[in-house]
Amino acid sequence: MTATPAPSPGAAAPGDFLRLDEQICFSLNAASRAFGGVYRVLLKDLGLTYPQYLVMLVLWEHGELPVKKVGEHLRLDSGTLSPLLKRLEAAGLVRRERSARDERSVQVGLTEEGAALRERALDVPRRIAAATGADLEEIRALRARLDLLTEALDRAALSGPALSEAPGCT
Amino acid sequence: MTATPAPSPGAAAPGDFLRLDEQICFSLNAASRAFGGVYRVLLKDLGLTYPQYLVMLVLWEHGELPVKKVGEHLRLDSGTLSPLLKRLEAAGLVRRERSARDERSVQVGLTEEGAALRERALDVPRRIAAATGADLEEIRALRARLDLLTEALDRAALSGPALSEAPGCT
DNA sequence: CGCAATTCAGTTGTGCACAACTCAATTGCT
DNA sequence: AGCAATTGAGTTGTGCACAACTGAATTGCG
Repeated sequence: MTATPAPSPGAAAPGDFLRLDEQICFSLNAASRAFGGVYRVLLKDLGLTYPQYLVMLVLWEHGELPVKKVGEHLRLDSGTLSPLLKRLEAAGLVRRERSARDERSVQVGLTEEGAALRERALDVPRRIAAATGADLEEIRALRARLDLLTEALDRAALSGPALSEAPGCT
Repeated sequence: MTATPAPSPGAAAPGDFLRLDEQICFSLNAASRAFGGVYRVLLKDLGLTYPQYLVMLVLWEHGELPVKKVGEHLRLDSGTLSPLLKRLEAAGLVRRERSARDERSVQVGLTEEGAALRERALDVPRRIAAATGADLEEIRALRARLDLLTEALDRAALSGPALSEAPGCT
């Protein structure tokens, strides 16, 4: 008995909790990575990674934006965006320049090439939808649930020093 | 007019597709990262990251396993697991040794300390469930949907050279 | 005005995900 | 037995996520 693999078959309840735990978080993670795989294939032609594609979506929709705003749309901070944007700039898809009005801020905009890339991305969503095998209504419902979940988790993380403390916060 | 931010307000349909695209994949991604944030807080005490926690869950449940099997449970390959397991070994939580039966295979097992850590992880699931603010039934339903989605995406990725080609594959 | 607090982008360091590869052990086929 | 194909773990290189930090610009308050 070097490391007691099965602690005790009688202790069903706590064991079940640790299995149940895999429920959402793991399924979510797996689904997210499965999407990543499909996007990787589809976006290879465009020379984009999935996070880069998200940035391009934001820019196609909103035009020129400060880095801060891009981050708000995507829930990403400058630690992630700065190098990512630098790569997009190196690829010739985006342009970055310090705002004249506020020298702290950097405006991110599309180059001609970046704007043109939109045309080639137009049928990505349809192909993704096809890969999911789900109809639009189901997708909508799932998305609504996930957004609620994210909101709840963010709230818990903020008021959440209590999270790592006593569970008695009714 | 350096890069035409808003292509044309009249072109509603294609624009909507590119926005709709954000639907699941982005929500999924955001939810996954939101979970990550909550887990990060909860697991800090245990000295584990979330992926490390997943590995420990597998080992707590199944005892000693070859690296391959751990990867199958978690959908991770050796490129991810090898360094992760090395860190868990350095932390004194797991043990790795070449199988005598098959010298290619490496058995991963718990140390005393790793097995003992289970006790301290027992209330992580409850705290996570509390942070989601969802009841168990809702969680179950969501998980089922996500697993179906993952399955569909994996299938698409496999038969999916067609994915990046003509959409006429009925 | 003058200075402390805040804001914004960027850097550094750690860890994960994944593709592409190496290398040894094993299996299967003849 | 002999050898090609496969399998399993590991390494390398790229890119993302995030914490912690730096440094410059701006804001706000007395």
